[in-house]
Amino acid sequence: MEFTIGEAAEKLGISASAIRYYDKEGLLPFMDRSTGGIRIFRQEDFEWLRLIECLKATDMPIKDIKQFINWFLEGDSTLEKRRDMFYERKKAVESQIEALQETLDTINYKCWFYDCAVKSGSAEAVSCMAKDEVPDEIRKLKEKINLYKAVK
Amino acid sequence: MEFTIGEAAEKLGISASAIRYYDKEGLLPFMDRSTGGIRIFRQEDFEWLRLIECLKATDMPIKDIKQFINWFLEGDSTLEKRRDMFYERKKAVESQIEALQETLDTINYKCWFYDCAVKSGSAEAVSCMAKDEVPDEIRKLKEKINLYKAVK
DNA sequence: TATTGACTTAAAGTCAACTTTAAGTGATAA
DNA sequence: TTATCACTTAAAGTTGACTTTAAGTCAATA
Repeated sequence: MEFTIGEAAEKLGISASAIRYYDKEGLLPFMDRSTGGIRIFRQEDFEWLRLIECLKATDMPIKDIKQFINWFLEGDSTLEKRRDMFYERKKAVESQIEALQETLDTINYKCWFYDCAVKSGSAEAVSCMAKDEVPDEIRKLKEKINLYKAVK
Repeated sequence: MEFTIGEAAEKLGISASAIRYYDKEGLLPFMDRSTGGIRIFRQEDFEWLRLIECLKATDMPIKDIKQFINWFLEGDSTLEKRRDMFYERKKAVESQIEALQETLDTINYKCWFYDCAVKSGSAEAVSCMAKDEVPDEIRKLKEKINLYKAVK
C-alpha cells in the first residue's frame, strides 16, 4: 500500500508539515518520490516515523536522531554506537518515569489536601489538622516528599 | 534562615534568572525584599518554588501555574477549582507514565535487537533470524509494540 | 478545458521558557 | 575609599520544533 503525506500524517497523528520538517532535517533519507515529486509512504516509512516518534518521546533532540540515522546509513560498523545509544535512551526513560512517580507523590498529597479542604470549606483547617487525623498513608507520602525535596 | 536568590537557586538546582523570571510572571507574589530591594528567600518560598517545579514536571505551562497562584490568592472560594486542577494533573502524569512505559517497550526491543546485531556483527542477521531463535519475552514485546502503534 | 484540491518548496513566523546583556545599586573587605 | 561581588531591572537574544505563508505544480474530475 502506498500513501501520500496527508494520509500518512493522519494515520500517525503527526502533521504533514512536521513530516516535511523531519525530511528536511535528514531524518527520512529513504523517502521515495513519484515522477511528479510527491512523497510516497510505504510500510517501511511508517516504521521509521514511528521510531522517530519513539525517540522523540525519550526527549531526544532532532539532531541526535539524525546522528542515529547517519549511523544507520554507515552500516554495520556503527552497530555498537547504535546499541549504546539505545541503552542510554533506556536509562533516560527510566529516569523520566522515576521523576514522574516522585511528582505523582506530591500531586497525590495535594489531591488529599484539597479533598479535605473542600470538605471543610477551608484550607487553613487542613494545614492545622491534628497529626492523628492525618491518615498513615498520607503521612508517609508527606515524609517521602520531604525526603526527595529537602532543602539542604 | 534567610537566603539570597543565588543561595536559593543553588539549593533548588534552578538558575537565579529562572527564579527572577517566575517572579516576573507572577508566580511568587509573596516574596519579601530587603530595604535595598533584594529578594529574601525563607522556608515558605522554597515550598512554593518546589510546588512550581512539581507542576512544571507535570508539563503545566507557566501561565496555568499562574492561574493556580491567582486562585490561591483569591482564597477558599476557589478550593474546588484547585482540587480539580490537581486531579487533572494526576491524570496527566499517569498518562505520561503510561506513554513512557510504552516507549520503553520499543527501546527494550531495540536494545535486544542491537545486542544480537553486535554479537553477530550484522543487523541483517537479526532481521532474518528464525522465529524460534527469538526469545518468547522479545516476541511478546514485539507484538505489544505493534498493538500500541498499529497503522490502521 | 478549466477548476479543484492536495501536493511541492523556501523562507519567514511563532511559541514557551528561559538566558544574556547592559546599566546600575548596595554591602562588605582591603 | 575603593574595589569587588552579588544583587537589581528592562529589554533583547536564544533555542528547538515546528507552523504558516506565498508561489507554484500535478492529477483527477465537471
